[in-house]
Amino acid sequence: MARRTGSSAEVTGPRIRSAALRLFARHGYAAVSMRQIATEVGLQAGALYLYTPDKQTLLYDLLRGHMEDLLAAYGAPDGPPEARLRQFVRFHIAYNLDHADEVFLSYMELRNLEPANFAAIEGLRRSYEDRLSQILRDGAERGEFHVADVRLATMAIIAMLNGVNTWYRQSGRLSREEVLAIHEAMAKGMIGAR
Amino acid sequence: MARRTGSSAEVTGPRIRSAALRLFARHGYAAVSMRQIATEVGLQAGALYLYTPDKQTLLYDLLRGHMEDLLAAYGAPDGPPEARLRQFVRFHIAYNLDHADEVFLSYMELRNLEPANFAAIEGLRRSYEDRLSQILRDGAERGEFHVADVRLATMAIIAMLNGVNTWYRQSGRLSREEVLAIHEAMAKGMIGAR
DNA sequence: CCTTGTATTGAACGGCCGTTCATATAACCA
DNA sequence: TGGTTATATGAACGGCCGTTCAATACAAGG
Repeated sequence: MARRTGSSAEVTGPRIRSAALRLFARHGYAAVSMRQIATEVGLQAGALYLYTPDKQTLLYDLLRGHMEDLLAAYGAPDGPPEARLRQFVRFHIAYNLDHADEVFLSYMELRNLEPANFAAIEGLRRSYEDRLSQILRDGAERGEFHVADVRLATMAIIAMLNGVNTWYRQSGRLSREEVLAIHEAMAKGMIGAR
Repeated sequence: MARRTGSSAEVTGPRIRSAALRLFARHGYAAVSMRQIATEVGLQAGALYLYTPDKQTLLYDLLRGHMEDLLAAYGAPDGPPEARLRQFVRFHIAYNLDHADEVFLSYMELRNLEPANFAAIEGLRRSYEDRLSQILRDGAERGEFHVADVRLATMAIIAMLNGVNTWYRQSGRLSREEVLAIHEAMAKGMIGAR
């Protein structure tokens, strides 16, 4: 029995990626079998190979897609450094909270990529980080920020912002806006911006 | 062939945990087989079960051992909040860099623990985090720190400090002392301590 | 030298793994 | 209506998994 009404490649492909994303994020790439993914979508394992050449590529496509979406979603705002820093902090936290599985997977499963795939994802991530570095550099040049080392401050701010995803819950004590505002202030404090 | 000269339980047990730690940290718990661990130590897989009841307990013992070592290594310094914050920042970064595999594993593989084991490790971690929270609370009460939310600031500082392990290399551009000093300043800036 | 107990082997268990492929069906096109 | 093509099945492949256990080799003690 194949090709039941309502099924088609345009629907099945995204459903497979969506199921793989959720399962990989929840249990880890190595712990999830192709059969589990297929069951989630209502297929036999063999059918997955109509949509991906292998499991490794399925993971890689998820990570690459996430990084490209992230870069596309973050435009290139202009304005004074302080306003751009504010924008970056708010965008980063909000985007991460809205794409928790993708973000989690991108940090956890990098090591499961083949070297070539790893390098490609790292390049995309570096390109995103460089946007923050440029803001810090501009602010430092104007004397508005006090940055001992641009690369280190970039990594420190991003690490702080990423931390939100490990504990924030929508039903929690703090509203999203409170979280955004406090992190904005902490990020400014880190680089001595008043 | 068994019990070759020089082998004994006192040596084999730690060697198994050491190999498991390195392999789990490098490839992930689910991706490492008991046979791989045994090979690393020069044993057959069956012999591992003289030293651990199962693979899950092996992971749990590694994580629990790490958290207990961490709590033991961090004494309970006293003094004014600013000095204790300085101590915490420096201790945390230095300890993490010196125990990179343990720290990495403790963050990555929590989800592979059974609920009861997960809860135990979370409790130990929370107990460590509370030490920083107490410093922030004391500083805020004295009016030396400006902390919008103690729990959030605790998580933010720890997230920032944890970030160091993802990029620091001994042969890198910055010395360990530079990294410590800059993070000390950033942590103070985050909570408005001058 | 012989016994005892510890440390280890090596084979076996049932089960799941990623992937391939011949086959079958449903939707579309002429 | 009939042929073509896209979509999916289900069985099979060799291989590795965590774990158990009877047999065995060795070190130590009497």
